[in-house]
Amino acid sequence: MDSAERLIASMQELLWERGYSGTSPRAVQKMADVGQGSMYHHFQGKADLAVAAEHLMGRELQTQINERLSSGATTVDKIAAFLTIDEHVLRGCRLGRLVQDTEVASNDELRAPIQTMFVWIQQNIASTLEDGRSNGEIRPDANIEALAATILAVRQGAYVLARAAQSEEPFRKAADGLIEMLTHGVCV
Amino acid sequence: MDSAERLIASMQELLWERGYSGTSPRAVQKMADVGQGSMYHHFQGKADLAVAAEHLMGRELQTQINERLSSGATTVDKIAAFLTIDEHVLRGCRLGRLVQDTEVASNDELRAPIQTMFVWIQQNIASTLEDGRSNGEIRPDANIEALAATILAVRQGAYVLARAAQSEEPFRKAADGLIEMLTHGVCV
DNA sequence: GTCTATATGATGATAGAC
DNA sequence: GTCTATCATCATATAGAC
Repeated sequence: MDSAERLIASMQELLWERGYSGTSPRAVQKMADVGQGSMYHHFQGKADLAVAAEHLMGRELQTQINERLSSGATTVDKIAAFLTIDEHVLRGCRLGRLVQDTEVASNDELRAPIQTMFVWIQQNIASTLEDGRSNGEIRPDANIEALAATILAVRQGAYVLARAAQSEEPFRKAADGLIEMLTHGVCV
Repeated sequence: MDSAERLIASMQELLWERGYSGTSPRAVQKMADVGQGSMYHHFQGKADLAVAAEHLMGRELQTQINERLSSGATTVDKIAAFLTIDEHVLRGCRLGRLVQDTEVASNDELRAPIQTMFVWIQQNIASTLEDGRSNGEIRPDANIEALAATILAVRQGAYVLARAAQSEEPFRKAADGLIEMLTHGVCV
C-alpha cells in the first residue's frame, strides 16, 4: 500500500473506533506511518480524507450485504442473515455511528456517502422482499418500502442498544423480535 | 435558576446538539452565563456535570414515554404513539446519540444512566404488550421481551436514518413498517 | 461562591526547505 | 512527494486572589 492508501485505511479504522470529531489528522498520520506534509499533499484536509474513507467503507459494506441478502432459502432467512450479529457489534455500525456526529450530519460532503449507502441498502432489502412477494412468501398487500425501512432501522437501533449495554444480547433480542413479527405477526 | 441548575440545563442542551466530545466546558459556561471557577466549584469536571445532565434527561424522557404509552385505545395504538415523530427527530435521540460517542461508551459513569433508561423503556413497552396479551389483543405465545427490544430498536434506528437523510420521512416509514408488522405480519 | 491567570497539551492547518 | 517548523486556537483543568 502506498501512502495515500495507508492514510485511507487508517482513517477508516479510526472513524469506526473514535468517530469523526474524535479522530485527529495526527492520529491518522501516526497509524498510517505517514508524515504531515504527505497527508496534506494527497488530501485537501481531514474532511477530504474522511470522504475517501467513507467511500471505501461503502464498497466493503455492499459486498457484505449482498452476501447476506442472497444467503438462505426463504425471504425471512435472508432478512435474518442481514440481521446476523457480526464480530463488531459493540463498535457500532461504521456508517450509522458517523452520522450521529454533528460535524458529519451538518456537512453535506461527509453526510452524502452515508445517505447514499442507506438508500442502497434499503433498495436491496426491498428487492429481496419483492422477490418474496413474487414467490408467494410475502403478503401481496405488504408495504415493501416501509418494511425495508423498518428492517434497516432495527439493525441500526440494535447497534445502539448493544453499545449502551456493552453487550451483544440486546442486538440478538431485537433481531429475534423482528423475525417473529415478520413470520407470525403479533396481534390475534 | 441558580448557577448549578443553569449549568446542568446548558450541558443538557449542548449534549443533545453537539454530543459529549463535541461539548467543551467553555461552551457550557458561556451558555449558562457562569464563570469557569463557578463550574469547577459545583462539579468535579466535565464528566460529572454531564452525568447530572443525563439524569435530568432521563427524568424528562420518562414523563414523555409514560404519556405516549398510556395514550390510545389499543395496544398497537400505544406502540404507534411511542413511535410518533416529535419536533426533534433530526437532532436524534438525546440518549441514543450520546452512546455512539466512544468517550461515553467507554466510561461507565457516563454510560450507566443511558443503559438504565433503555432498560426502563423496554420494561415499559413490555408491560404495555403484556397488558395487550391479557386483553386478548396480542398472541399468547408472543415473545414479549424480544418484541420490546425490537420496538425500541426501531425508534433508535429511525432516528439514525432520519439524520442521514436530513429528513423525517425515513423515520415515519420505519414506524409505519413496524405497525404493519405488528398488525398483519408479513408472511402469507 | 465567583473571579482571573495560568498550565499543558492537542487541534487542524500552513510555510517553506529538501 | 515528504520533511520539519510554526501558527493560532482550543481543550480540560488548576491556583490563588477576592
